[in-house]
Amino acid sequence: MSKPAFSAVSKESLSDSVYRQLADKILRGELPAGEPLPAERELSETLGVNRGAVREAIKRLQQARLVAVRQGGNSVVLDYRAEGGLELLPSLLVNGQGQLDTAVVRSIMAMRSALAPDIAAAAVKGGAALADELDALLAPMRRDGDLRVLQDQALAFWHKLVERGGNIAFRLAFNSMTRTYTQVWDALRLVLQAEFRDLDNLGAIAAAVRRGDAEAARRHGRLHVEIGRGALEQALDAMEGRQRLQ
Amino acid sequence: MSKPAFSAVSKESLSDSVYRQLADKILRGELPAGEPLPAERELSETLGVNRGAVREAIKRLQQARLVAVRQGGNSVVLDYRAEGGLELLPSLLVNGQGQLDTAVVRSIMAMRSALAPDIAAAAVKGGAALADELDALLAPMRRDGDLRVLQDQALAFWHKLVERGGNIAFRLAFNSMTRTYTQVWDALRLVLQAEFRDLDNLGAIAAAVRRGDAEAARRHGRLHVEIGRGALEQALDAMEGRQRLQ
DNA sequence: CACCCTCAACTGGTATGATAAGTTGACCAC
DNA sequence: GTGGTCAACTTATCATACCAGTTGAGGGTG
Repeated sequence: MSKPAFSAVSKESLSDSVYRQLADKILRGELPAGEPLPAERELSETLGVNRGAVREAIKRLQQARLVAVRQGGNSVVLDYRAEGGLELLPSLLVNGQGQLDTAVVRSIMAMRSALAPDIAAAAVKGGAALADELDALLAPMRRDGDLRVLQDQALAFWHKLVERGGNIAFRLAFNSMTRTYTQVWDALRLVLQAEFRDLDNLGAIAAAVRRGDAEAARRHGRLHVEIGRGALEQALDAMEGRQRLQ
Repeated sequence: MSKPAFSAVSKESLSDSVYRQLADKILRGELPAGEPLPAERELSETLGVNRGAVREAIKRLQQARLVAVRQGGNSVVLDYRAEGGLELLPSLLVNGQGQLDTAVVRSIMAMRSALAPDIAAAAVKGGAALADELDALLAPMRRDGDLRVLQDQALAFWHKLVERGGNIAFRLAFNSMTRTYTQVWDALRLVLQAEFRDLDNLGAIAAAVRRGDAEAARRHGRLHVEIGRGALEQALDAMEGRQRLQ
């Protein structure tokens, strides 16, 4: 997760680029709900791409429920707040200029706090086998104080919990949320460091999993993520305070 | 929601049909992760549609993270459990033959239980204005015992809570989940009737919103949805027990 | 005037066929 | 074995049709 030695070279296709541009305009409010989209032929001309590429992009906008399409009439922009699914979250976190939306950050942390306890509780069905694997993940965290390691292992810890919990809704939501905050993975490292260093609650979760104690797992799960939530809340307050002073 | 007098005639486009077929095969495990997809030209020939329709469908599969595409090589199926977002939930609830997956049902109910209390708690910021609107939604429920009315108004009640809570993550997740269980809206009516008739907790939430009492809202939110969860759990146990006897 | 019909000029939906660009695996030279 | 070559794949993009549904302006009709 942190500091990959190499990363895949990005080769964005034309339709990807068109999709990104249009989705950005919609999510930033530049194209408000109800507004008709330019015609496909017009878009393909102004963007200098083939109509097929535009159509592929619009199909994706349709799937994300950002626009409604019907033959004969222009496609129209929908209200993503009312129609969109959780998969939009990553695109909402950082707006076009790369600034992150603090309201979205708070939202994510609130959702994380709501889900984490139940994710931990659901994982107790994994029993001793899961507990062993969780302890194995904790080992390098105890040995090595490197924040990067702590952060990566903590994510792996929760990933395993949600993977073994057998709750597909939790898992899919976890995927969407993970994709959201890995965008700001580096920035989170320092802000959430108190949580990453909280090995006690993670260890307590592993122990609770081992003895099948769902309530203890839930309790320690809540305690653990609330550490990060509090820290982030403080950081955001400070950030917004500074902005107001400017 | 319930019993619309008329509903829009379905006009599925070719690419929609192709997408649905492929997504179904993947979600049902017929095309396991790692398996290469047939070539676009081959698919377009076997399905009897032009290649553009196939490409639009595959772009959507790519967006849903059901497949990975790269120029020059075949597209390959991904593990949706590890990659997919919450927007897949509706497609997972009912498998190809229209049978519903009880594990998915349980997952959804667990997620609902995890989110509902915090949704109620977040809504208290709406204050008296929101409380008035909530009471207005409860009025027809108290007047009219019709289960259909109760069900629709209860959904509207939660919709308003999540809409006013100002938490975009909650809202998008709520959208995904709503789309999931409106698929079995009629079947849920009887199973969850005890919850729909529980106006006491809904009224208590409205009252808590009015006086800004987040903890009370959270508590009554939890109590309310646990009624439905328990009822559904019983129904599923009975159903699965019957299946085992067959 | 109000109503309704017609129709041209839009819109998206589908089809065909060509070319560019990247991947794969067999083959060969060293 | 290592590395290069190349033919036969694949997806990516393009151009150009034509089909099908929507819309709004115009003109009739009562």
